[in-house]
Amino acid sequence: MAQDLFANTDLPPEFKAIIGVFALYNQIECELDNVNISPPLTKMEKRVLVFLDKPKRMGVLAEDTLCVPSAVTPVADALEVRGIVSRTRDPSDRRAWLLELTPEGVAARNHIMTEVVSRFRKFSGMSADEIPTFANLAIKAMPGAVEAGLMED
Amino acid sequence: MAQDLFANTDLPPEFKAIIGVFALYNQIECELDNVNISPPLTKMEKRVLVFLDKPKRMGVLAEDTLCVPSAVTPVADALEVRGIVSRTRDPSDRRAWLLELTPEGVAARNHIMTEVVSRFRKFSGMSADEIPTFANLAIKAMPGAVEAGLMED
DNA sequence: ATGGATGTTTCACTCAGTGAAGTAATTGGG
DNA sequence: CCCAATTACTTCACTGAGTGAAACATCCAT
Repeated sequence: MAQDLFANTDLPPEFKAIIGVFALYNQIECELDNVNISPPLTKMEKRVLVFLDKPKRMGVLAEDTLCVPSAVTPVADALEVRGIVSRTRDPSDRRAWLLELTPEGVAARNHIMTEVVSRFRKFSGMSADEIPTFANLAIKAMPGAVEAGLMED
Repeated sequence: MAQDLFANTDLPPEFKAIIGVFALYNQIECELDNVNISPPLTKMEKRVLVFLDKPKRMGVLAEDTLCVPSAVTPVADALEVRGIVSRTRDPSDRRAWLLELTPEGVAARNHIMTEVVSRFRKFSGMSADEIPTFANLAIKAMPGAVEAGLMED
């Protein structure tokens, strides 16, 4: 398949890149599926956890995770009930909610991140030198809509 | 956001890579959303088209597109009704179906591929030199489950 | 010949995600 | 100061993408 596809030297590198991204994305998703805490978190919950490296508004998490705000609401609800996040009004704007990890949340996030990061090293097939190269190229593509999250400060 | 995240020098490059893949994947999906023929194809239909560079079994397309075989059946049905693919029994195994592009399908695929490939050059932020580098690193991660598709011959 | 495996199909189901409408709070211009 | 427009989130109905289980037809090795 893949290498069958890639044996065709007419294929543009862009196509190879696209297929590679598809495959990598799927692998990351699979690994995230395999890493969990008990009771299990949904895909969405884990994804929000990954991006919650510091207290953030729900709207920002929606941008980070590339979905609409209404998708974050039930995730925040669930994580709050689970005691993984605390949810407080943003003092600088009372329309907005800040989500922040509880100590339990910190532990959960650490577990997930540690696992996924170490598994990335394994499944990516990249050497220790190649990963930063790849990473730097990948984030060049960060779309403006996500970078707009920078405007929150 | 992203750069806010990445300003944290403690973050492993693997994390940057993962976030980059998420963002790239989302961009590719958005671009695929924006590229279509009339009447529009679904995401699944377009994805199958992308991988249908030559006649293939439906099971192989399921592997290529990283989903289960039952997901390919309605896609094949729709594409066949649309006259985009022809569906014939694989002569070497009468359990299996081969999907092959019709002339109309070839045109549709060319349109989509040309558009997405050229858009990749724009949204990726990578130079012409960087794309092959990135591509070669990305496909290093091709998981064994997909490579197993090589066994079809 | 036969049991186990394979390729696809059907169908019921789940979940991730959207869009539209609503409420509350904020902002900026007159 | 006032108010219209905007923003942040919530609710809820809905859809599409995807799964798993069971079934059927075909293949393959013993």
